[in-house]
Amino acid sequence: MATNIRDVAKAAGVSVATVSKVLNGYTTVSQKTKERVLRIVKETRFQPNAAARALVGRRSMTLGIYLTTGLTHPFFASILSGMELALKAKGYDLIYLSQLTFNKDYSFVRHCQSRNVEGVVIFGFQEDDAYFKELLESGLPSIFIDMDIVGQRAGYISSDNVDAMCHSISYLRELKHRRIAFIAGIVESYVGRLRYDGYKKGLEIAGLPFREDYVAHSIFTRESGYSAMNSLLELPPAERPTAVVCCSDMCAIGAIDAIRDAGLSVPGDISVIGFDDIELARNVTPALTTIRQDMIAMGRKAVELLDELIVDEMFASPTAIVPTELIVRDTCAPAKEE
Amino acid sequence: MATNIRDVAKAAGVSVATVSKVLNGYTTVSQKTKERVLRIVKETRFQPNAAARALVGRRSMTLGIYLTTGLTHPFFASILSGMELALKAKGYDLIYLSQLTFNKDYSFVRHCQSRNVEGVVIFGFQEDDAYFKELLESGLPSIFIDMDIVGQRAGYISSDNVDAMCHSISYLRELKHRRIAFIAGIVESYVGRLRYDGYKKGLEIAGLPFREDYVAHSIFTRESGYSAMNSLLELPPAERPTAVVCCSDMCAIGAIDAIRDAGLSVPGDISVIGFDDIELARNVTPALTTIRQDMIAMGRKAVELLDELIVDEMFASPTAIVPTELIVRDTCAPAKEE
DNA sequence: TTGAAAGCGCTAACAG
DNA sequence: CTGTTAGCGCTTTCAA
Repeated sequence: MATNIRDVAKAAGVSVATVSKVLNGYTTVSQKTKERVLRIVKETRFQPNAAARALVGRRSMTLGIYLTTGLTHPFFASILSGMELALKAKGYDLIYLSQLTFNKDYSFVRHCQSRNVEGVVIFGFQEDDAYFKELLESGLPSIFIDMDIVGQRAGYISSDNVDAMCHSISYLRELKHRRIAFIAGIVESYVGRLRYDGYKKGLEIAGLPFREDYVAHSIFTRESGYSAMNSLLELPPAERPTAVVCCSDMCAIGAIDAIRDAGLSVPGDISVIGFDDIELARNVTPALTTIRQDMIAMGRKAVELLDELIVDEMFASPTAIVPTELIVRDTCAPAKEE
Repeated sequence: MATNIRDVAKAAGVSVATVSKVLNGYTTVSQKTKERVLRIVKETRFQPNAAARALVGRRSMTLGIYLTTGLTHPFFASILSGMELALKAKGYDLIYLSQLTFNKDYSFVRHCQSRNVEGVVIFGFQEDDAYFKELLESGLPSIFIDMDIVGQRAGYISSDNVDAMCHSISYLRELKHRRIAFIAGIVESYVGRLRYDGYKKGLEIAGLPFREDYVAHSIFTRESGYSAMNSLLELPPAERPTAVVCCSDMCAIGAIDAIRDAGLSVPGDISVIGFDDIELARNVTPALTTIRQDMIAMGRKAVELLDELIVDEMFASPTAIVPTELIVRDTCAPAKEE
């Protein structure tokens, strides 16, 4: 491997400028020299030094990913898989911006500037507004996933949460359910709010009345789903919901625990629908009917939008809404006759 | 934010060399100038350009992670969490080396050279020897996780697989089990082989005979665990194992499916122990008794060893074996009287 | 169509 | 103890 562009130039009998031009696709090089240079490059397996390229002021071809949720979020791997595809297509490298590294004095925004990171994708709950304010003001191109933050150089991507909820409810409606409850997530969060909105809209479309006492609150977790379901089960039997849609799979699994502990069965007595389609959903018994979010598409799209933002100064505030899919498994059954 | 070291030098009324010395902790700077420079650095929130630093030939402070397993491996997040800790402590950044990006003509080794990556951690099954050969020859410091590859500038980390198996068996022995079967993983793989060895050693320590017909083979997956267990269940009832240790949690879950489908119960009729302690293990019913691998420790240790390898030219072929822990949940019960 | 040379921001000799 | 200066490897005017 040639150590640098000078070695290649020497071997090809041209100047470094010419080699550089060939490498960067300039058309002001004769076909003959171009071929000669390319041959040497191939032979010597020369690869330009990325630091030098970045230094000289052009592209660093580096994107960052920053998680506010911690690494254990079940979607991290899928998002990354999706990003991988677009990263490869566009020729970017990905640097992991660890939450641990940053604080008030040294934000990830500054780190990105120092490392010449060209753009970042942010995923998670909105937890530290100070960072985001700085980020938006910095002009560093950024794409948020599941947070509706926009700015001159920032946009976001999210699943179609409202449509997904409508879909769940219309499916239950087809199964003749009329008493459909909802276990909401943190309503202050972006997805929590949208899923709640979607529940109401879904009921409306299905021609079902909205009942305050059919909404229980959770924080997306299994335990909170369990308690939420228990509060729903306190309704008089005749009023009891025959189906429950949940803000998350973990929450749905907790709800199923509660239903069972109350001596009822899923889906015999109560049908349950989750949200997310995490790995656990297809591995529990009965396998969970749920909404699948296309995190691969979201990751890919995030990088694509980021690239546009970076390449095109005029491209502002992009957003994308990714469709979801209802995955029918074993936790829903037709409602018993009323 | 000062754009470069010259601005800082100007503001502090010193030369760029002095600023550089302060920034790099040289002691040949008077206390007074040092303080002045530091004050300006703080005020202007100056951060040295990483590309320039890398270019000038010293450290790039970048490590890479390369997975041969794909992103969906359940340990990826934990390994990364562990790495995060050490990354922060040592001041490295992490770049994700996507399998997709590389091929015969352009290996991740070359990419690392071009990006000035100082070292890599490799995780997964040994699948592409060509890469590893090139890697070893390149002299790029590398640490493998769960693959016993060593070289002048390469070492590895793994759980204490043998000890873990001994632990499982001794636990079952305490529960009075004498007919303990094993569902092996891919025996050609590093962990597959070691766990098999551990099973034999565990039996020996427990004073139990090794029986060929108590070993079934799988490929670590749920489906293969299911078939493996079925073959074990074909033994005549009096000979049937009362306990099964498995090469992985997924495999154990498959085995439990098979036991149930045969009309038997876990742990009533047959006790089951997994390996890994993936998230699913505590979420299935009954919750799985299993061996927990400390992937956080492995990730952290990987970066620490890598750092030593990078910093100390003489530090060769490091290895580390990380202890495991038996997590007792609900899939083991005392053996029925014989 | 090609090459010489300046310079990106930094570090490390070396001189003072 | 401090400053001058020569590069690191590359891209990009600009001149030939």
